[in-house]
Amino acid sequence: MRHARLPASEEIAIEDVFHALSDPFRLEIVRRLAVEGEASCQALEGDRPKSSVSHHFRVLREAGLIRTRNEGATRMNALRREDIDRRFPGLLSCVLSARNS
Amino acid sequence: MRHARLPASEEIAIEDVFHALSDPFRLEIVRRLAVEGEASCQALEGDRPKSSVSHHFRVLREAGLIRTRNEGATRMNALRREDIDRRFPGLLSCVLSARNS
DNA sequence: TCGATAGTTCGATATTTTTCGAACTTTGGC
DNA sequence: GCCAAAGTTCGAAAAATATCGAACTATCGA
Repeated sequence: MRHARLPASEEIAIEDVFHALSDPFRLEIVRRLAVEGEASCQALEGDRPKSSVSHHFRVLREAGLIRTRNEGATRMNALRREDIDRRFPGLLSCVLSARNS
Repeated sequence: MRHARLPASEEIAIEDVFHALSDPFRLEIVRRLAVEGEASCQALEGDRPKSSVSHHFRVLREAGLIRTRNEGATRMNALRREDIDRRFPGLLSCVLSARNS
């Protein structure tokens, strides 16, 4: 398996973060990871085909928002809280507390 | 001139805001408006054709980030600071203090 | 009234994203 | 070794965005 490019904390670009969060499904993933701590891709997929789910996780990973670790045959995803907070203080807490309507 | 749809503060959707800010040119516009207070479209265009500039201002307007007021033949644009702060506390200050590298 | 200036709108093309099936990889269990 | 489970990758097609010229609108000044 080729290794996914994970930007270092200082390399996280705010445009990429914004783009990643502009999709409702990805935003939902981020919010759930914030609550659940870690989760497999499958645990968060909402009836979507796995290639689509994989695509969205990749966007989040490449933007620097999540980290993925292998646990046997499954991958556990987690928010990169400290990294994001260090790079963009306040952003995550704003995203997580923002409510619709 | 048809009236541009401006979402009310409570109607501002975070996905739309993120999408609007995911473009480097639009992000730059927001940052400059934060510093300059008000500016015409032309003052912020960077050699782009005016139809493109107009498009980007429209995306910002429809996302709820800026407000445009007519002043004679020109339009003055301003950040909707209070509205954004009320709707998503911390977001704007995070955007404005985030620096590249 | 005639320009000139500042934007907007329209339409067409180009670029980027999204979506999803099929084939492939990796790991664990039998 | 073989099979199932969990993802990834590839490729193609669909959808959304961006770009830009041309025509149009509104306002100010001479």
